[in-house]
Amino acid sequence: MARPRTPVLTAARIADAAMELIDSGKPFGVNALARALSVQPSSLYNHLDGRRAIIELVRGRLVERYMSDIPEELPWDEAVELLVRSERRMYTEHPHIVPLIVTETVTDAAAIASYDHMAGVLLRGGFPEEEVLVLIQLLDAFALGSGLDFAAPEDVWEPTTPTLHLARLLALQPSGKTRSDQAFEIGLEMLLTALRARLAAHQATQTDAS
Amino acid sequence: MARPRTPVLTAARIADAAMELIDSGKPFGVNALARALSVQPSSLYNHLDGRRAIIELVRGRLVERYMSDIPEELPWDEAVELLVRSERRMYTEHPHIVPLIVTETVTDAAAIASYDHMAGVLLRGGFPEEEVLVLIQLLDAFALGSGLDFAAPEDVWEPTTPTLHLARLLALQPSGKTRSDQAFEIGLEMLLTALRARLAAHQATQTDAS
DNA sequence: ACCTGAACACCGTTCAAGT
DNA sequence: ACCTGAACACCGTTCAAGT
Repeated sequence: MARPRTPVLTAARIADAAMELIDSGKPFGVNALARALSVQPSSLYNHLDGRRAIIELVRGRLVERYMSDIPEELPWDEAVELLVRSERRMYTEHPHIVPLIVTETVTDAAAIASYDHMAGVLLRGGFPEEEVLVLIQLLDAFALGSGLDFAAPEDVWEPTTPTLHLARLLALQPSGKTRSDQAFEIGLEMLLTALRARLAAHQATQTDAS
Repeated sequence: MARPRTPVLTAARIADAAMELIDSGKPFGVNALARALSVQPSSLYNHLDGRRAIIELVRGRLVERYMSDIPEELPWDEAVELLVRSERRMYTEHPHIVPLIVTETVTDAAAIASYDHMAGVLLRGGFPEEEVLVLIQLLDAFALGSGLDFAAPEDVWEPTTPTLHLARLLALQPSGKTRSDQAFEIGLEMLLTALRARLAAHQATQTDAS
């Protein structure tokens, strides 16, 4: 015991086990993760800087898997659509990651690169510099919210008192995942429409000024 | 000791202390809350059903404070704007509640009533029934995201590797809260534009069909 | 009815000790 | 360098005991 001749753990092995634990839906934690790896919690600290670092590592792995291989030469709006669809797919296929990352600062290199990519797309599209981060955040919040909804579509609202509309609308929905998919399509269409309209307005005022 | 002649706790007293603890920015928890009330953690269970119930109660208090007194007779788009602005103000003035409620199912009666109100507004505006919940969720996610951003505007992205655009765009932003305000205004304008366009499209196809 | 206090099964993190 | 094991200061929840 103590130090093994060949190391038991690596950051990669920890990340794999963390993703497995998260995807299983069981509560994620450093201790639970250590148990899954048949190791003491303290051992993990030789490879990673605690809970937040582990979550950030998992985020990075997912981003690499889902957000790479986006073609470079697309028109801006097609690129935006593809990026948002990829991000949403990432969350729907790994829904339990969502509550873990929404409150964490993004530091992982791959994740930063992905947002950087989106920034490039919007800048090349012609959006003003001051506005790009705002738009990224809007699109990101939409993808995240859509992922949360997909993860627990029945559990967003649970009326216990009589309602004028809400309970009826909830009952009227096609159940669960397919509703969430429809919601995503409607939201995405609206956001893309709004983006195109906004860009057109910018370009009109630019033309006026010249 | 044991049972006091006049009760020390009530749900209202617990809710007040919980809001104070949350607003202070210190980590929220049942034990920490009990300490603030000079009481044993187990005592709280005589009045409330644990951590989630406490959070839900605080949500309800905030919704009552910020989302009531919305005039009934406004045009749908003005009502939507007012509701989203009120919700966002709720989160900016109590930012530490946001991470606590994003992952909780909405059960509080006042909160449900507020979403029900929004449903009524959109239905009277002429949006189709199947779409109303989707739109509410989109607007809600926007208000929540905007609140999260306001709570920690510097901490959303923290690039540690070189970026093509992101680091520059971050540095270029007016700092903190005012940027978050601008972001909110842009996003709200885009969403309202998109809603109006969508409603117009619906009404056009309805006219076609008749 | 409403509080205490002990108990349980957890957390995340630090650090000395061991090889 | 990399693991164990003990320790610390926490969690949320249950339940018997007391008035």
